[in-house]
Amino acid sequence: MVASRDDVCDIFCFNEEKVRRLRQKVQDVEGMAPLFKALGDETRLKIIFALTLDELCVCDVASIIGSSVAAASHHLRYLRNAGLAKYRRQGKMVFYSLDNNCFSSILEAALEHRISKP
Amino acid sequence: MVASRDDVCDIFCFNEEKVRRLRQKVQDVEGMAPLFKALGDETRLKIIFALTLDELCVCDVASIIGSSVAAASHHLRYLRNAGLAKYRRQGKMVFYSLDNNCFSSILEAALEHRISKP
DNA sequence: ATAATATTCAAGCAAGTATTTTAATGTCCT
DNA sequence: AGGACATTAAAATACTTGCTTGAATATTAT
Repeated sequence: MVASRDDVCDIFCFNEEKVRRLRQKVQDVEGMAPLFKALGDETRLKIIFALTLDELCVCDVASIIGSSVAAASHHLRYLRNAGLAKYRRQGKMVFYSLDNNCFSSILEAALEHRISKP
Repeated sequence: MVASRDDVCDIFCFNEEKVRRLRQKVQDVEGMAPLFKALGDETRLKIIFALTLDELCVCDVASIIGSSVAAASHHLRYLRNAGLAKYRRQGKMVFYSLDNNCFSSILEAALEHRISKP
């Protein structure tokens, strides 16, 4: 069971006004975690980044990230199930593309703040 | 062992030019996954979002996300170790704030594309 | 000192996840 | 039809992670 706000730090530990306001505000990001979780794996991050630039078949993806085809397929299905990617069949091959245009701007924002890293 | 590009799809499966170009380009996002992984958990996402708005003590955070204090501390240490948050001690309390200004713009970008969700 | 409070640490559990291997689809070509 | 090829599915393994519990640390007040 989770310790509730009434059991711990009863009196003056937290700033009541601040907490009340933020507890409300924080709901704005509810349900957004899966999107970031998709980006939170190095392999998948690369796949997504590549897909923001071009439509790709499974084999392309495997080749780009240097993984097995099965692993690439696995990740692509993950993205598909999460509603983040869509696919289109053309003959033997299946082409994937992103189903959510937010990735471009998110990655752009992240890349801009990257200057100070190394 | 990973199937290399020479073992699978030897000939015409993938688009060689495309793959070569993207394999290069994809390195731009190398090392960025931990940042998104931090955002990839609902609880931590809320904590980070709250911290973009205000400096908070551990107890505040626990109260905002409705978790135990230990869990909040756990997540805050995680962020600290990842170089994403910093802290300052004031008496008995420890105040956390973000050490990386990219979160505001990333979350802003994500929130903008949120209209089409439900 | 001692007590009280805020935070942290360490061990451990339960659930989730990335990857490999092997087998199964589905599609094109002859 | 049958073979070749691109992709997917399923099972197995190894690893990661979020959280809880209970003890430990650090600071303040008495």
